[in-house]
Amino acid sequence: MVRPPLTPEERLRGEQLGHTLRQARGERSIVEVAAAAGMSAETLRKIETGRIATPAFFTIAALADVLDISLDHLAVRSTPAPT
Amino acid sequence: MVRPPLTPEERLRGEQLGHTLRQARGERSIVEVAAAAGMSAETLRKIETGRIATPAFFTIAALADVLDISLDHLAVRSTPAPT
DNA sequence: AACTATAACGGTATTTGTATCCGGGTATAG
DNA sequence: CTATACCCGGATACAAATACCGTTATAGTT
Repeated sequence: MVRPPLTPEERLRGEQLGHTLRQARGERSIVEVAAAAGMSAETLRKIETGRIATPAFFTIAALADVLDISLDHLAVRSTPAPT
Repeated sequence: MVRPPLTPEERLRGEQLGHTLRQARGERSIVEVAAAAGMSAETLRKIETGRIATPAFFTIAALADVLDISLDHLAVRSTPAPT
């Protein structure tokens, strides 16, 4: 095994994360928030829709900063089910 | 340009993150902590040494949980310099 | 002194995934 | 009919995460 593909659980976790981020964005546009976080609008949209299931730590950190939410809060809100 | 290579600043940021994680690990072994966080020891070592500069969000979240440190704290400690 | 075990480092190779750009599609508002 | 905002899918350079190899250093044992 070199690098195992993402499990369905990991996909779900990514969707949860995206959903929380989308809620935090509120009325602001994707373009505006993405620019403020220093990333492309395409990337933010894919994160919000869960198509990027395991985004980089600093990418999420920049978003959390712009959206004024806690990273720990994000992590908890994204945990799908206890093992 | 499709995906720009990591900048020297991003590399430095990764080294800072790794350094903080290493300090938080303390006396515990890499193998023990990696197992507890659900990742391979190789990956944890590369994160700690900065060779993986932009690790995944959930990877760091799992480590922070095992090491009992805050993600927000980690993010702040890894921010190199204000633009 | 020789041997054994644990811990960490460095490099290579591999598969999978991120982050980006591009073009097109839909819907709503002015 | 122009503008804004969102979503989808393809294409692509670059990186994460894993495994395997050897190397070094320290500590404990025989």
